Amino acid sequence: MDLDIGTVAARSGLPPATLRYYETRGLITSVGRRGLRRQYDASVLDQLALIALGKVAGFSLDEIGQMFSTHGEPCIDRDRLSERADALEEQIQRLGALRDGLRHAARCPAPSHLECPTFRRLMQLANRGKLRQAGPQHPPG
Amino acid sequence: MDLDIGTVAARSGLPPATLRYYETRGLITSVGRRGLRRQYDASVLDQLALIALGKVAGFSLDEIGQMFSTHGEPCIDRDRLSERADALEEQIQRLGALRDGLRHAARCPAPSHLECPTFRRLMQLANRGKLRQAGPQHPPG
DNA sequence: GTTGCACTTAAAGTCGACTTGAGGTCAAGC
DNA sequence: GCTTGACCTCAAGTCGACTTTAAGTGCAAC
Repeated sequence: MDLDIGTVAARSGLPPATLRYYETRGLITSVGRRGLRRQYDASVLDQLALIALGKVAGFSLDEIGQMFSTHGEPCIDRDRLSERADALEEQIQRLGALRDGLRHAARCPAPSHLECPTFRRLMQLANRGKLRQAGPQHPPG
Repeated sequence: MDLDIGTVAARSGLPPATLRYYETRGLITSVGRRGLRRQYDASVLDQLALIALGKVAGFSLDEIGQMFSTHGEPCIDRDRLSERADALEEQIQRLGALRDGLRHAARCPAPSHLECPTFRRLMQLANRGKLRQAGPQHPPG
């Protein structure tokens, strides 16, 4: 019961071009062709779901690729997940500080934000890199 | 008491090329030249600090540019800051859920993550887009 | 038997924020 | 007065994850 690429595309929500792209990157594997068309095992849907999760968790496609063992089942390093969770934790802290700073600036009575000490402190943090890597991602598309 | 571009670069930590780039994007303005070299008013350092802050807060350079009034002083829309703070808040929530999911998966006893219900739930959330835009940014350089 | 559509390939284009490279200019130090 | 080094301009290159384009193929329906 293999799935045509069109079916996989429909069920996963990803365009066929993306599936082919993932295949060239080694993230998924097709089990054969029917005519020209790639056929996939149904398990590819799980893999794609996993890829999607990896992406929102901040892994690059290369990193995600490494999480699939040399073939078939995922072999996700638990330490790696922990690391990523820790990184997320730090990021959450930074974002929290940033959010508080922005909230303050938004209701601060100083005529210019530059005259508000809290805002200036925030500016300095940003400049010293203390807040780096904290920015929300502008959605790629 | 204007500053040479080299001085601004040294004090801001940004390479001259970036300062020129910001100038072409309309984010900063030079007050003249000495020989070939751009000279900047000392206030440019404040502006750069503000730009850095804007960036970590997730604004694009274009958005940041719009925050400087047609000339000179910044005119930052307080509503806009609030909006961004709210967006950050949401993002923090998503990241928190993600972090918890990863932590769980990291110590979950299921032989494969695919067999862990919590992990699968997380995968589904990711696929439905509930977690989208949550990823930490891979630092651009 | 031919039309149409979804697929196929390979290569090139996109986005944002820069960085890098080639070729040129200028002020200061020796 | 010549070298050096930091700047100048303009164009092109980089990164990641795709998307788009052009030209071609094959199954299914009419």
